[in-house]
Amino acid sequence: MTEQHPAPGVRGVSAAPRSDGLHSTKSLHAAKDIPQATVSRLATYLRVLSVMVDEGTLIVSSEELAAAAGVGSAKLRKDLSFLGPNGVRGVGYDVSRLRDRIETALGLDQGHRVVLVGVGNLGRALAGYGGFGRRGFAMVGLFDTAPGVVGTVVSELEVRDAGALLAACIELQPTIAVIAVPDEAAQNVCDRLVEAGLRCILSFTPVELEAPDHVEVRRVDLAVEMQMLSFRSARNAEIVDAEAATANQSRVPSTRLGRSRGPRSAATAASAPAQGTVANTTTNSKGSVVRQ
Amino acid sequence: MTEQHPAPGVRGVSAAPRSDGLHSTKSLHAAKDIPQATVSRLATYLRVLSVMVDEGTLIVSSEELAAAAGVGSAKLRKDLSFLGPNGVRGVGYDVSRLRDRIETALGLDQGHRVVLVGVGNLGRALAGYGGFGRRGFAMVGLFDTAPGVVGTVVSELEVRDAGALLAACIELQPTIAVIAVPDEAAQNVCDRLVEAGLRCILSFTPVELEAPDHVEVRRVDLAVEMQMLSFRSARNAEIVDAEAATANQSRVPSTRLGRSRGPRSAATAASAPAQGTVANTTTNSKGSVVRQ
DNA sequence: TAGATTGTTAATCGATTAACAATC
DNA sequence: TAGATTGTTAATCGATTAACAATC
Repeated sequence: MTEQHPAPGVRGVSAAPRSDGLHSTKSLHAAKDIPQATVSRLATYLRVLSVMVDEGTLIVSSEELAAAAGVGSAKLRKDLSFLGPNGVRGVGYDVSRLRDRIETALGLDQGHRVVLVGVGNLGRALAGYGGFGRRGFAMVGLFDTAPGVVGTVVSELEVRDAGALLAACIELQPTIAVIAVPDEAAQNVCDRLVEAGLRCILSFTPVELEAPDHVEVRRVDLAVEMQMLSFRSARNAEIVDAEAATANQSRVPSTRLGRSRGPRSAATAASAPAQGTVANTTTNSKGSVVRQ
Repeated sequence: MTEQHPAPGVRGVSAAPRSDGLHSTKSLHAAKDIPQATVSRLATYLRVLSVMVDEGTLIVSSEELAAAAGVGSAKLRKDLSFLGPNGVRGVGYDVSRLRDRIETALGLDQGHRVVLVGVGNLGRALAGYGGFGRRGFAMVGLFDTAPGVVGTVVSELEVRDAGALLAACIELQPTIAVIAVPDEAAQNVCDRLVEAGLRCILSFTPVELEAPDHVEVRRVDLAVEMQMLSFRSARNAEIVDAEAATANQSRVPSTRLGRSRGPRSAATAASAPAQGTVANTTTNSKGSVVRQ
């Protein structure tokens, strides 16, 4: 790693030699005040940059990288500025260097060892999910309680008895645990993972898990994602409805069936396929291969 | 449904008879300005309320509901206020009524018909995920391209050929589509779903999908969730490190191994099990059954 | 030097929070 | 009426955005 700047200075214990007096308070752990929203986007930039590295791209401007990541360039530069100076003015960013920088900032450069508890449908999918391995997360242990599952091999790992979680964690030294058990069992599993010394837990159960402050629990609720989509679809249907009501007021008063059932029927009507609005969307499709 | 108030007035096309002059601009589609963050939390409240209905709870205060959902009561009341008045001052909220109210606001009261494209590991897990059905999402169609998969039965549905997507959508009338295909195929699948008239798409591929404005695409990137955990763990390790460096300055200068490899080794050290910090977490666990 | 692009500023926008008036 | 709790306000906090000075 060739260092252009004296020291990146965002991480590391010793006070960074920043020329300006900014961030002087709490200077010891500046990484703390990177906003969550920024961290999430950094992960996205990282993925895009990895693709660029593979393609052999050497330099990228904030404009290009932002476009590829689907954000504005101002936001991108602001996000990157939390990591200290990363680019060269008038030139752009060194792709591979910036990737490494973000990787380090996210704590990914050492890799992570992941244990997964709950080898049901979802657990199996997660265990076999290539996206993890590709991004530095190694599955090192699978656990379940069902006798029919314990002992079987899933994604090249033998499923262990969840009762042996604590002992296994001492052996496996995981840095992250994933919970994919039924709702009722989740809190108990969480407690035992905390006992075993885990500090990072990703839960796929909708229940809010209680854990000590020093343990970070993230929850992914797949149904919530769908419900947010549902809201947008209902909202859109309503707007379409409202516009139709005002714009076409003089023409056909109500072209839709089931209006008597109230505005709710709009949601169903809005999803009707293949008329008018659909036609001009096909022109929008651009080939069958993914392009950034 | 017994209506206490003359009309909820947040949805619906006709102007709502609000006594105050608020939201008078753009009054036609007030639902538009419910913040995303609020929508997401509404989904959480809905889940908690459903549990309460099942338990036979009739009335709940903002304080209680907020606690159960893991948010502050002020935030909860603010969130609910976007739906219009829902409670009774001095009393609280009618649990079942509030649940229905949120369900309607999220557009869930009519249910949703979901098609899923890509019946690999993840697709299978999603197809069999009970959390969807339990919350009003019905899987109505599974699609794949692999000859070995097409025709097989997964979660009580026969997998169809993805080539017949458009025709099938006319028949199935889905309101939501889920994409769980390999990255390279995602954009193509997305284009064809748009062609088929879908307006709500949930994608599990990390690639940013292009779609017309009237189509809502949500992306769930499982690796990003892990990466955010990773960041927090690295940050925590760093803080622990920094505190140790300042507090124990006069004592042992460096108690950890591998310090020569730079601050990054802190992440590994922080995950070491079972000493000091672990002891007081076991007292925190409260029985083995999930309790809200 | 001229051209280009970063890193940073300051203004805007939006979300959170605490406090309280309204009112059951 | 007195007690309780909602719905709303206004202040605070944080994130986004556009513009530009710094500088390669």
